[in-house]
Amino acid sequence: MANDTDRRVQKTRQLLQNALVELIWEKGFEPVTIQEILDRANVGRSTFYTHFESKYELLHSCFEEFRNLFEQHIIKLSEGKKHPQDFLETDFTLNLLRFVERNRRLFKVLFGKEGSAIFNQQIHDYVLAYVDEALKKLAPNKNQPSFQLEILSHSITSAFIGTVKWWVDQDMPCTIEEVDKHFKQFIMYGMSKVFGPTCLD
Amino acid sequence: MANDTDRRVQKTRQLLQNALVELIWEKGFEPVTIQEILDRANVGRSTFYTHFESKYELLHSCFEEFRNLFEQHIIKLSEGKKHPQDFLETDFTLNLLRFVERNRRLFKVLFGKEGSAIFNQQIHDYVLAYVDEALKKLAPNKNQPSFQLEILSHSITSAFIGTVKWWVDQDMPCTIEEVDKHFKQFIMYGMSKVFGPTCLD
DNA sequence: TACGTTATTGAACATTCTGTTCGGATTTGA
DNA sequence: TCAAATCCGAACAGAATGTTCAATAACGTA
Repeated sequence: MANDTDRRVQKTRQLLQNALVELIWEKGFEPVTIQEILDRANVGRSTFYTHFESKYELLHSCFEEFRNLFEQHIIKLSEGKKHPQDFLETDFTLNLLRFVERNRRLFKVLFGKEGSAIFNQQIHDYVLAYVDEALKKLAPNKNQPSFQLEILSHSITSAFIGTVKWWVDQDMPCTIEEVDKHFKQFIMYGMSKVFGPTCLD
Repeated sequence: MANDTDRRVQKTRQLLQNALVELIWEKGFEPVTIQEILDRANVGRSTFYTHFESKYELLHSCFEEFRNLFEQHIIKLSEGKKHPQDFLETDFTLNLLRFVERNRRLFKVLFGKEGSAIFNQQIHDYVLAYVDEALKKLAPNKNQPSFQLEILSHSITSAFIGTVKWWVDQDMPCTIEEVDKHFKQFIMYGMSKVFGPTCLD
């Protein structure tokens, strides 16, 4: 009863998460069976069900873990810059790319065709939230119809994730900086159409 | 033995496909059970397994059906225009949007978070193939690094699908023409960077 | 209409995975 | 060393999968 949650509990959860990640790497998410996770992690059946309701919940807990890692990563990289201002000025894309590069194995699995739709949804929501916020700061004027802005944010988000997927899937055929540069080139015009030419270089 | 495949066979396959689509609509793909499909379609267990190996194969057969429908749709809409020349000149995006509008129910299900990753992959590949071909026609010059072109095609493809997803998910908050117009605006600059300013209006 | 071919049916079965329960073993901190 | 929390794993019921096979139904043809 030392900590909020016992260290033992944390360790067990870790074992299960790691086992799941390994198994997803080997055969994709859906085919993975709870029994396999148990065997791999050396964790008892009933223990699993005290912590998680299903393998889906276990997967979600991995995302949590992952999101925390990413945010720590971001904090570490951008310490000093307290208030990142918009999508283009900050290193959001670069940082995400660096994070993906570090965890390339996992991303390759989760992004791939055997990967889970849940993961894609999570990543999409996460990036979209960021893009949305960045665009809102850039667009105080409300001349455009609201859906124009929505099309823009969804296009940018999807284009970015699509690019990252391609990059991971092709085993990173170019540098992070090149991906970043070409992607930003690509989205510039769309932004200038909405925000005026001031955001073009 | 009248036709290549018996009419009975076709009918049975149809029944199963329709049942699956209904069930996906009601609860998403993964939770659907083969027994449910059987009950819904009034088809015997062994009959199912003579036609399909699993529910995944049945799903794939639906895509086939779907692809054919779409291609007939395209042909019908663009008859007369024999050789569509590039992504912007043809009505590819408009036609796809019209097709999605007609089949909005199904698309909403298959695109959604309960939708199948397989479907997303299929659509992505299909659109990517089109975009790739269109871009190659536009880019006979090889000055750019090849990955620049790849980033462009993947960005355009993902952005388009992302936009369509948003549009379907929001129950089509604007017209097809508006989606088309704003999306094309968005991708213009990226294309001009690669192909020169000639493709800007 | 009757016949032979082909497709479908559904019951029965072995197998696998799921999710729950519970008594006993193990770890932890005090 | 003790008590509380945690974990273990066997045992179980239930559900879904995938196969087999003998009986039935549908179809085209003569």
